[in-house]
Amino acid sequence: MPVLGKTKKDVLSEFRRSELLTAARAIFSKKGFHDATIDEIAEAAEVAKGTVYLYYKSKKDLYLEALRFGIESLNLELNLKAAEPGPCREKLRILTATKMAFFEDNREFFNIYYSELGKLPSHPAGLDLVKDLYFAQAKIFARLLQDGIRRREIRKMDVEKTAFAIADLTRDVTTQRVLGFSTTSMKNDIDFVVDFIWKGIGR
Amino acid sequence: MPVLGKTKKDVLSEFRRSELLTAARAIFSKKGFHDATIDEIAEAAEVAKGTVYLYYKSKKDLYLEALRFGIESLNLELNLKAAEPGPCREKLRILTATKMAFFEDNREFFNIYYSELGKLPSHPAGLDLVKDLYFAQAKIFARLLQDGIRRREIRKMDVEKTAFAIADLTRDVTTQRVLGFSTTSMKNDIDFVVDFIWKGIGR
Amino acid sequence: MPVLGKTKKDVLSEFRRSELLTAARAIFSKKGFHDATIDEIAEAAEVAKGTVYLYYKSKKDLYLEALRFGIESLNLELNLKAAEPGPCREKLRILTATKMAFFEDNREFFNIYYSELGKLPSHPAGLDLVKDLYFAQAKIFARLLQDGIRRREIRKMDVEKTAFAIADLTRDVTTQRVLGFSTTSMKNDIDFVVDFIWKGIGR
Amino acid sequence: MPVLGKTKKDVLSEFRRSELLTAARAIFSKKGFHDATIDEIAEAAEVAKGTVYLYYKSKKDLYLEALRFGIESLNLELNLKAAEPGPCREKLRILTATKMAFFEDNREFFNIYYSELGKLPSHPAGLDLVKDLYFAQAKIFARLLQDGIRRREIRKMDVEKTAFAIADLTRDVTTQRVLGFSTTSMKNDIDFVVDFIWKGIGR
DNA sequence: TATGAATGAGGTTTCATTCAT
DNA sequence: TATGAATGAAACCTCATTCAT
Repeated sequence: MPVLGKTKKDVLSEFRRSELLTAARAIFSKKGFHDATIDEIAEAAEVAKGTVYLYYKSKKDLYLEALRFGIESLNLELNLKAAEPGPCREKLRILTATKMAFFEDNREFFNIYYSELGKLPSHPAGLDLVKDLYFAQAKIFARLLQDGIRRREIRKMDVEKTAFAIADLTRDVTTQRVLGFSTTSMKNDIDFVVDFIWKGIGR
Repeated sequence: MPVLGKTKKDVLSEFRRSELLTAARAIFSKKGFHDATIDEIAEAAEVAKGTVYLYYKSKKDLYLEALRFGIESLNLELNLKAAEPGPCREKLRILTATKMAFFEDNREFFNIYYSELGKLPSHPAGLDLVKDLYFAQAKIFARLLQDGIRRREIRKMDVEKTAFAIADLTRDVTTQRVLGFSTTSMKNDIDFVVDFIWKGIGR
Repeated sequence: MPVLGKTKKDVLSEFRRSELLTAARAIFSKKGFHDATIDEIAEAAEVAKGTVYLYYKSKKDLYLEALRFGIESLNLELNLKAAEPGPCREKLRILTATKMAFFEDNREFFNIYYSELGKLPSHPAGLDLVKDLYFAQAKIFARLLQDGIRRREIRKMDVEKTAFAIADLTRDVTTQRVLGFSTTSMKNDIDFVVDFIWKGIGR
Repeated sequence: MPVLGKTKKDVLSEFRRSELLTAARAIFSKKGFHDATIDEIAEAAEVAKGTVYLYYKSKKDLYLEALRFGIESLNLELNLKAAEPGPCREKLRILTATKMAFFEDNREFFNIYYSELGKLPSHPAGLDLVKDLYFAQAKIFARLLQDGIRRREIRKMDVEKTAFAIADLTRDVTTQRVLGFSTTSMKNDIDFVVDFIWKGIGR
């Protein structure tokens, strides 16, 4: 009866996990880790409280899973785009656009993501997950820069530091959008960031 | 008895408030809002738990006060430096250096500060405080940019957006320092940021 | 289809019940009633959790059944030995040896058995089962004593009280064995108990 | 203001601990460790739930403390009696009477005490407390026996094993009393036990 | 003003039991 | 009959806040 390696059970299980992840992301993003309750998440996922624990072994586990899922989705998309050929400035623009579009589509996730990054410096061991994925993302930008330098499209610089800076700049613009501060179109915002990164502010 | 507008009582009261704020900042930044306990803070401030409530009406109140106190100190310093004359690039350098030095001296505060900024987009009403102070800081940079453009040291650009971008870039480098990722001197890091802001990455 | 009064179904059913009882005894005696979980027991019996409830209507039911099964086995053995002829002291020795051997072979059961007896005084209604079986065992010893008195091998005494005392003395020695306190052979321990019962401590 | 080394606070604190211990003993003895709830105990002690945790760091802690307190009281009494001079049989009688009277006065404690001893063989590490106090009690009897042997009032025998046996025999009679099985006077029961211990059952 | 004992609401987690397949 | 996913009640413990001293 199992076809294509997936039984009906597998499908249901996957469905539940996905429902839970979605619910968790929504609640966590609205309330933060501590103020979110398992009860709420269960209700949002339309299951009983105990069911949550059939799929995730603790509240923290669920949280980290939601986080990981989001970051990995993002990094995956970025990696795909980064692999395509093209001039450096264009690829930078594409990556930035991808990241911003991702947050536009997953606005709730944006909250969790950057909130967690903000806590990174003070985090107890065990949350290396965030660190790892953050670094993974920086590496994507780092490779782009390396490439650009080799092709002499980009000036020589500290690739690592710059990569982090670029990765983070997305947050600023997105934050402004989320806060309703930036009223222009997204294209405008992207143009601004890429311009800023490329030319700096000097004359 | 009241001399110079300050009675002995006022002095003691101010002393207590300051002790509490210092203790609160230390504990909050080490553990985060939720995992910090009033007990710990009281102990660190060397008063009894009940005393805390004579000066701050709730845990959240104490937290926000500690946050405000820190941001205002920083903004005050930045405003002082920004008021001095000098070429634009030099002033940018000075402001960046000031901010980084401030976080170097108040590393604990760095954690609270950026963690709170990270949560900004999702915050419930009532935390406009953070928003306000964040904007106040951006304004400092914005004025600098405005000035530079008028004096034709800086190219034309969206002043507001750029101000936020610059304000945030400090975080990246500081984060890398705190995470032990950046091993170079602070001067080096400052040079990097200012260079990045000024010249961008293009050739 | 039913042959000899037992259908295939009956056989399977009996087999399941016995498997479950064995598993239950093992788990309950290792962890006690509360810390044992139906999940564990089901796993040990190699059936699914739901199956347990096809044979026993609740955890407590399963527990009591396991207990009853054990005590009845013991009492049955004791009754068999008690029925054989022989001098009183010799029979006392045999019964003691039988009981100790039984616990040596079912060390797990020893834990449940005496733990339950220990709780006897405070037990809520419904656990008369234990009481009944405990009394049944005392009666075996009581008959032995009665007999001994009639045959003038034993002095006159309160038969009932003595029966309980003798029944319980097995626990002491077994406990010492289980705790690794008694290092001598089992024969030695049996000799000790019988001697103690027979002669007392006086000169 | 502190007089005799005890402040008003100390007195209150001691009072609370004692109230809690009494309540705990009552509830634990009625329901056993697992089925007793902190809520009930708090209610019985007429304090709020949280208050319990000001004095005992966990449910288990409270339980063990109640247990320890009881056993130590008993052992203390036994030691006092054991120290007095007198013929061996008489002292044995006194010790037995003391123990039975103690349980008659603290019937609730009897339940906890023997229930815990019953679980001894299977207990996880950490409950050495019970073991230790149990051994301490056996030692009291062991000394008595040793003494009796030296004074030739008692026949030679394995002192250790006998001590445990004697210590446990109290349980049997008390259990019968508690179960309403023994209807005679306590003096009668004591006579029985001492007689049994001294003379055994043989002629 | 200062204290710290007392309070009790609230949340995570476990697990016996049910029930649709 | 057998399964095991789903349920939801129940309990421990924490800790912000209050209040009598």
